[in-house]
Amino acid sequence: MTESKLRELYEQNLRQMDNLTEKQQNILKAALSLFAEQGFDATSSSQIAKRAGVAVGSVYQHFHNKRELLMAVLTPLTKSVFSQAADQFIDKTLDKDYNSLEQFIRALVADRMLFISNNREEFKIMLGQLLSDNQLGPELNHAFNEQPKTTAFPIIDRLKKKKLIIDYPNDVIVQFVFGPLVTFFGKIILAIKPMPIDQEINYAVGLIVNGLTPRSN
Amino acid sequence: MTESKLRELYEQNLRQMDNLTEKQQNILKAALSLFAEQGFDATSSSQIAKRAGVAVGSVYQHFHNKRELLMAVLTPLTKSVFSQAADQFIDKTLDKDYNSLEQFIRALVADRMLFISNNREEFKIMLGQLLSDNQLGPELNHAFNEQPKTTAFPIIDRLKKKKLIIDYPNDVIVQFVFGPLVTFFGKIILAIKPMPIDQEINYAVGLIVNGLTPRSN
Amino acid sequence: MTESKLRELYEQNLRQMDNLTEKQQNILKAALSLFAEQGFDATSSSQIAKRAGVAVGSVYQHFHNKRELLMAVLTPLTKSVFSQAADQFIDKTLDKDYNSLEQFIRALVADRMLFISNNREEFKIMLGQLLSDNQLGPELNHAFNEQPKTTAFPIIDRLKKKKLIIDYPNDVIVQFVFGPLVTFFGKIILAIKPMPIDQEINYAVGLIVNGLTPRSN
Amino acid sequence: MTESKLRELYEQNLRQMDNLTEKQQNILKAALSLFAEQGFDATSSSQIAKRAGVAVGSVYQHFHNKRELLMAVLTPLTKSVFSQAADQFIDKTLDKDYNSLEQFIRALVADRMLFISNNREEFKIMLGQLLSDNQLGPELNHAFNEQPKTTAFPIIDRLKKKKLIIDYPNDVIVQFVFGPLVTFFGKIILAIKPMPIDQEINYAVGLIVNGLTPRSN
DNA sequence: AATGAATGAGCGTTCATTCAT
DNA sequence: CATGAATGAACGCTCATTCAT
Repeated sequence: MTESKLRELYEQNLRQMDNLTEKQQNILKAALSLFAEQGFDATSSSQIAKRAGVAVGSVYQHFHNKRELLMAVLTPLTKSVFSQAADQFIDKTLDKDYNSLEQFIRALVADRMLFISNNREEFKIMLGQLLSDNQLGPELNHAFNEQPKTTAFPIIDRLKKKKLIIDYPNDVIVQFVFGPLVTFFGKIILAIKPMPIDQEINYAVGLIVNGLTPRSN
Repeated sequence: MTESKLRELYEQNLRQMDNLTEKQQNILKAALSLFAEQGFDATSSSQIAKRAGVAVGSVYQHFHNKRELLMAVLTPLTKSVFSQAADQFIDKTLDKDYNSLEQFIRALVADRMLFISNNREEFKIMLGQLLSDNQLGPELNHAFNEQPKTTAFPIIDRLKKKKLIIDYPNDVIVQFVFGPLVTFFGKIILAIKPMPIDQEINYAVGLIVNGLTPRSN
Repeated sequence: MTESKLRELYEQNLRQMDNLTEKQQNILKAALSLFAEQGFDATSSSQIAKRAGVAVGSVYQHFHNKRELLMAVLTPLTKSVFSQAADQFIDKTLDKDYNSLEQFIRALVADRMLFISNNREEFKIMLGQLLSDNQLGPELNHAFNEQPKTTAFPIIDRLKKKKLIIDYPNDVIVQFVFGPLVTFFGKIILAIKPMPIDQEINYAVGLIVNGLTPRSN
Repeated sequence: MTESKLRELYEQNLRQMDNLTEKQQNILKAALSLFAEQGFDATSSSQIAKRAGVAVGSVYQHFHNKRELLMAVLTPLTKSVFSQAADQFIDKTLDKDYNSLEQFIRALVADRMLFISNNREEFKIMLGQLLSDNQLGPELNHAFNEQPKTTAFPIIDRLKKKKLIIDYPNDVIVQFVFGPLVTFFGKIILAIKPMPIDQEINYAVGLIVNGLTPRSN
């Protein structure tokens, strides 16, 4: 699946979203929960139909095959990760003139950790696809590479000028900040009961900030 | 699948390993690569047979069903993760009387990052199963919880006594150290070209150590 | 398979019978003839599909596995043998006040011999299953033991009181009457051309009646 | 399979029987019991090998395929039924100058009922084959038709001359005598516990004799 | 003679997808 | 639009049979 295809799909899906009948919405919900519970491959069309309370044929009325249904399920997520979220984030953080590293990290970590927590099912599905779909990886790769350049990098650069952040390459810093987030998600996958999310955030922020703060000597 | 079952499987597989004919070895290799490329469910028996250069029936001669084959593929990994690795690690680190935090972190990060790098295919497969097999999670969970208590926790405690490490809960510290390792694995999954592994290690160690080192004031 | 399961199956099949599409009816017919010709195990799903003129998948649309199809095929028989037949028989014979042994035997033999003749294919299938399915035997055993007690035994008792029948145990008498019926079925299995059925009945009735009639001295 | 083929097989098997190693004998025994328990189709070569305590390949050393093994198992039976038994019977009964019907019937029924009881496993297997193998029926049919003509018919004719037996066609009489025998075998198949064999014989003989004895008036 | 790994056709069954109603 | 019976390719797996050792 090329990027253009994804965008096409996304946009056609977006258009559909508005027209979606109640039955279609139910199909989407049923698919989401089943894909998350059992994986995409292990979920059959008839299972989706049953949980949605419709006939099998109805599943194929709007979503012309199972893969298209998967994309429709994933679309709001990719949208959130790569555009909406970014935009929101720029509004929230770039506009404010962050003077302290902690303010910046806390805002970012809190935002993303809640995002992960709220969209855990979609993330699980997406990760599952990532592992088996060899074309999905490079595409997200691109997004992961490009997005921070326009959002996080400028902030980091400003913090660097003020000597408020350690002088490591920007991508290394971003990657480091992502560590606790990814670990948090890992706990969800492993069904490890996380601490209350506030605590998770506090500990993560404390350690990241300490890690990124330059030593005086 | 209970833990005892897993151990049974592992031991019977180990016994088989020795008796394995060349064709059976090929089947194991073929299964490993195909599971990693496409996922377990998406890989058919006939595909495995074809890549191994054998007949379908031969796949089932020693591995009585596909799941047993999966276990045979994953066995060396689980072994390494949960026993061998732990044992080695205790030898390597506990015996030496680590005086500096960096020595400890570097030893651990280098060891585990190489381990991840060397077993990336098996890890991808295991993660894939984790997402769809609801019984695998809790089992590994247990291992993840218990193992550090006997290996890493004593070292952390000693470092705490010497004020060489920040006074956070032990499990939070362990989780934080795992962050860059998990992120590193994430890059592999996303097919993001990592830096040379030495650099990955150096940056990770630098940031983790800085994050865990107490501030004087 | 417990009796309740059989009854469940029977009732759910009965419900299906009405809903059965023409293709499904063809599947039932094809299965019946193939099971009778070749036995249950030796008949493949694809063979059934081919003879029914449908796709393999259609065989499994209503009958969820081959065994359920077998039961659907046998159901009309078990129904007739163990309920309908019994009921009819009670109506036909118990109500009439049989005064002569011959009347009773002739009614019974004629009825059952026609029944065997009309359902020879189903009987062959059932016998085949009886030989390989160790759970079917005891179940029918029960039915064979219980049914006569409520239908034939009272009549025999009355005939005994009137000294119209030999004073042997009731079950021995029933078993003796069944002899020619079973032999008749044996001829069908061996593809031995039977005589015209009227003759078969006349001879059997003559010999059975003579066998059961008490000698004066 | 033509009759000549059966005879060929039988004779070649007979020759083999003498050369049979202990392992081969075990294979024969294992096959017999398994075929009787589960049916021919449901019994796999490896199952036979396991029960016989040999390797799969050994099963095919003497018996070149499963069907040949079946024949080897069935041969002693067909032999007994159609030649040995007949010969023995002629010796036992024809030579004696039966004056009473009961003597004749008792000898015959006792002999055959014990024969059935002793060879119940082989009979079950043979019946199973009879139901699925459309070529076996006519062959046995022939044997069933021809054998009595040379053994039982002359005796019956002599009894008729002495007015000791009812004047029904010979084949009807034979068929009637077989009734209780077949019913007895039916009980074995249905796993219905029979009475002590002496009782079974006594009741059967009593009823058959009564059935075949002419009434004075 | 005995072994058991290897073979591949064939089995029962599933399921994404289509289409007449 | 919705339905669900029909389709047939594909799957996991079995097993009679072969053959190198």
